[in-house]
Amino acid sequence: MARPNDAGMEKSPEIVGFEAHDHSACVQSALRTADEHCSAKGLRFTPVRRKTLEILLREHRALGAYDLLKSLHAAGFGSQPPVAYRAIEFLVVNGFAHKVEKLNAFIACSKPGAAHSPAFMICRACDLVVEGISGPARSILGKAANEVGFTIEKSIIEVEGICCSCAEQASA
Amino acid sequence: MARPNDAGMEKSPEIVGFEAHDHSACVQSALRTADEHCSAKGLRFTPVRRKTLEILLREHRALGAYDLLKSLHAAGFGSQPPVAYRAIEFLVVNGFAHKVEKLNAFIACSKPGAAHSPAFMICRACDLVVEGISGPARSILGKAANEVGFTIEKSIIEVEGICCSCAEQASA
DNA sequence: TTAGCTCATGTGATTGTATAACATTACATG
DNA sequence: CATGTAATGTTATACAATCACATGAGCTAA
Repeated sequence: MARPNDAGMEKSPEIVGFEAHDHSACVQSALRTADEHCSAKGLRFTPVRRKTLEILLREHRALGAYDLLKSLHAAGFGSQPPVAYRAIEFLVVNGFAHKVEKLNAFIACSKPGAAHSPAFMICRACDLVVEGISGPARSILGKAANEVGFTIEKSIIEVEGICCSCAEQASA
Repeated sequence: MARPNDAGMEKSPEIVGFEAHDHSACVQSALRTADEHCSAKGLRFTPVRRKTLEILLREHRALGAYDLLKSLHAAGFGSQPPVAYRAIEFLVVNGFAHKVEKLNAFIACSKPGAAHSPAFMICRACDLVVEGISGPARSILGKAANEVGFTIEKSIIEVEGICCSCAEQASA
């Protein structure tokens, strides 16, 4: 698997979205946001959950549950799958992370707090995943579904292709 | 898992789409269509592949690879995962079946032949999956992707919710 | 016909993903 | 402190997917 960002990097700039960007600060700010959000809603933002979100934010790419588990174990938590899956579930249910179905992997939400259903763009060359908005596409789908009596509760919209950086490299 | 249709049923009507429908005939016709399509394109529609499509058509729901494998083995084919996965790959690549990412499962294409990227509606109550069209939603996504320099090659559009039959039952 | 090629099928083994089931601990409340 | 609930931990297992390699079927060209 391509790994554009290696684990443990804290130096900027890193690749984020499809542009260069300094993000060691935004990891911290996202964690603070989550802290606030949880205490406001009476959710327990426990150490495993916090660490899990921190890993996802730092890596800034889609991570498999077992990658996550390895990092968690290295950080002193349990070593068995449920450790990772439970933390992931908490983050997904509460909107701090999403599952990318195509990759069976998880990624930190880029707009936490705001209730939304995401749309992902997945670059097949560098495996980078960028979260966009699904609103317009979703309303079209909703209309079509309505016509056959189907009520949409959740949408999964993921597109696979090639990002601009990889396209440039290929043509260079 | 809800199993609206049990394996081996040949009597009509069965539940298909979200309406009642007689479909023992349409299994046969779909198989004939596949036969023709394959001989026209020089593809080898071998016994495993044909049986796999037949099972998917008969069941008319999304089947996991191991469910499929079990049926194939019962029908006299091999017992190891690659038996199922290879047949599935043939069907997916050639447009006779699709993968439903949300379910890690496979379903017969309802419009074989026509090149298309599907959109699925998945009922969370009865697990029925219905294939719709993704064209309009896709063009919107394509436009949005273009703006960030992303080129879409494949789209995955799946919505989860509740179908009309299940909604009626719930309110009854 | 046969030698050689390609593709399809078969197998065992392995890796990755996800959940079930159950024991234990931490924590807020009465 | 007792009690109920939520969180964490463990083992075990089910399900999903792929690797590597042997065999066989069918085609093509000498």
